Parts: sequence; structure tokens; C-alpha cells
Amino acid sequence: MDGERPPQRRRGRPGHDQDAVLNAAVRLFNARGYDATSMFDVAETLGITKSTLYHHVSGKEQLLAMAVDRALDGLFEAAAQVSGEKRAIDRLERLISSSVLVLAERLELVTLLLRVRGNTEVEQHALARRREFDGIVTDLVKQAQAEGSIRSDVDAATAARLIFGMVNSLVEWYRPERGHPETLARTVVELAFRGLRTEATNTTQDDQRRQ
Amino acid sequence: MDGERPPQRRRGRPGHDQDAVLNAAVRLFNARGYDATSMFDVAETLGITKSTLYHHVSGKEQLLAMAVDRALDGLFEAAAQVSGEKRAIDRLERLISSSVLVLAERLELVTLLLRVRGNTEVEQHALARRREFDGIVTDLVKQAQAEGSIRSDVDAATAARLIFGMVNSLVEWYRPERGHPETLARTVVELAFRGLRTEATNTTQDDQRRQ
DNA sequence: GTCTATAAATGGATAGAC
DNA sequence: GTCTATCCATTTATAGAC
Repeated sequence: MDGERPPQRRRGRPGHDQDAVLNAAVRLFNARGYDATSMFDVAETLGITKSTLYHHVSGKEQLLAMAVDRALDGLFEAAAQVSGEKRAIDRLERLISSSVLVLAERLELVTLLLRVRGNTEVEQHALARRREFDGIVTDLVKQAQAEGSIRSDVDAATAARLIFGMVNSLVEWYRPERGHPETLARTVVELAFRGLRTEATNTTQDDQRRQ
Repeated sequence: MDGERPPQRRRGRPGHDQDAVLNAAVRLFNARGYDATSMFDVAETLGITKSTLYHHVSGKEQLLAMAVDRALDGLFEAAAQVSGEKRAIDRLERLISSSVLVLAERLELVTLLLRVRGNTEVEQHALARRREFDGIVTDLVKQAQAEGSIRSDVDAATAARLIFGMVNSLVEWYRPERGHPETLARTVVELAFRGLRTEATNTTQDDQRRQ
């Protein structure tokens, strides 16, 4: 249009809304899969045509790049914030907790991120950043082990992956209606650190392997 | 075919090998995603043309159906086998352990299963069977809670999902070279039941909520 | 900013010769 | 059983009018 349509909130430059486009795209990418979603689908959801969609974004891959970058930014911000704690076990606990909160807050972005396979350069870049984050977590587990606050009869990398496997699995079923993210974060930390069992319930077979 | 090409192992009927086709397809589906993989890609990997591929299988979706069915059969067999144990906590432990073993043994099939989104009827059927399996697990957790062997301050469905989130995350990183599945299964059970911490390390803030 | 029209490539799938 | 050739639908993306 030619001037008279002030959006609810002012924007830096153009007329329309790139975030609305991104939101719709991410939603569809998650629902049907990135590859199974066409630019026509995205345009249709927004009530515009494909050409108009291309007026707002440069292409399908840019949408993916924006989404995964925002998700990763959230996770790295969480990782940066835990450095205040003295003990490694406390940094780990806070990182687990913050990650759950980020995941809940940016649920759709993180969901998309976790499904990236590495088909294109954009996807490979996202995978590289994810590996970097995994490395941070593994280091924390190792430090907590050296500190003595985490059992050392399990491999650090394995433990790190299992715990964040638990965290990441939330994208498959957590929904805002299901409760406060803070409550969920506490449950995850509890399970990760103390497990399901009530107390020293029996021990089936082999217990002391090496230590 | 016309007679003279005995494969290494006799088959029921035809000449060639449908399993080889399925294997190659599943590998590609996992590597690039189902939708991003074309029938040309599958044929190329096998060293044949697309038409020849269609001589062996009826279509892309049939490949997907065969794969996810085999994965689900493995999981339900595991679920059927735990009924021997008396206590719910033991049935749960065995189901977690068996699931890890099935996942390791049919790694590629299960990986594909866990990525299904529900776009087609085949996928929806797979999702329905997955939900059925989830229900079995949740029931076991509830029974173990009623029994007193599992802490009741966490929601049963949440706990069930988190534990199997941990199990399922294995498809993202477990590889046969990484060790014996039995060892891994033990680690998962240990983490799920007893957690990461060494002992009664400190308790941050809120501990007794309602019970 | 939004549209119609269309380009150019790729997708799943089939026909029919050898 | 495998091939070449081809159909037809869909895809990403662009040109250009309004």
C-alpha cells in the first residue's frame, strides 16, 4: 500500500511484519516437517500469495536460518548466565533448569532446531552450534564429577547426552497448558539428579561394577 | 525372473532382495529426512534405476510402512516380555532396559519411527501405535507409584515421558562402536532410578511440596 | 504490497523395449 | 530384472502488471 496503515507497533523500516511470516512458517515446519512444507503452504496460511511471500523473505532457507538462530541464541544465553555459580554441580543444575525454560519459551523454534538434519549449509551451521552447546554440557558434567558431586561410575559424555535427551524430548509433548515451565524445570532437575526411586529400594542383580 | 540366480540365501519367492532395498532406503531416510529423500536417491544408492526400484517395491510410502512396523513390533515384543515380573517397578526396569536393547538392535528402524510426523495415513498409524506404547509405560509408572517404589511427588505421565525421552534420545548419538548395548541399558536404568548425584548432596530451595 | 502468470527444476510413478 | 523415455503434479523462485 501507499502509506496509511500504521501497524500496532512501529517497526524499523518496512510496512509489513517479518515476524508474522516467521511464526507461521515455523509452525508449519514443525507440523509437517520442513521439507514437506511448501512456500505455497506458508503463503496460504498467511492469506497471501507465494509471490507476496517472496516479497517479505528471500527464500525458504532464510526462514529456517532465522528460526534456528533464535533458538540457539536462547540456549547460549542460558549457558552464559550460569557462570555465576561456584560449584560445577550448581552450574549444571542451573543450565538444565534454564534450558527447560528456554525450551518452553521458544518451544517452536527449539523444536525446529532439534529436527535439523544437516542437508544444507544452513542446517550444518546449526548442527555445529548444537555440538558446541553439547560440549559445554559435557564439560560441566566432567567438572561436577571431578568435584565429587556426581557419580563417577557413568561416562560423562553419556550422562550429559542422556540428561539433555530428557530435556530435549520435552519439545515432543510439552504445551503451555500443561503447567508452569518452572514446575517442569524442577521436575527435570529432580529426576536428573535424584532419579525415580523412593529410597534404597532393592537392587536387582549387579550393582558394584568397579566402584 | 527366469531361473538361474540363486541368492546367497534362499527366499520365499522372488529373485531379488527386498530387505536390501529397505535397508538402503531407511539409511537415506534417516540421513536426509524422508521427504528430502527421492526415489532416485534410493535407486542410485542401490546402483539401479528408478524404474527397477519400482519393480521391487510398490512405492515410497510402502518402504516407510515396512520400516516403522518392524520398529514398533520390536518395542511391543519387549513390552509383552516384561509381564513375568511380579512388582511394577521391576517390570518398568525391564521395559526400560529392553527398550534400550531394541533401540540399539534396530537402531535405524527406530530412528526413522521416532521422526514420523503424521503427514500420511501410514504415519498416523505409526503415531497411534506409539501412543499405545506410551500408555503402557505410563501405566507401569502409575502402578509403581501405587506400590510405593516410585516417588509420588512427580506426575506419572510426565515421569514416563521424561524417562522415555531419555531412552529415545539414544537414536541421536548411540552407535555400535560406542560400547555394548547392555552396558548402556544399565546406565540408563541407573540414571532413571537413582539419578546423577552421589549422595545427599545439598538441596537448593524448595523440597517438600505436598508430600 | 499484492496480484497473475510462468519459468525451470524436481518429485513420484508408469510404459514398454530388451 | 534392468533399462530408456516419458507423464504429470508439485516445487522454488522470478517477471511484471496494478
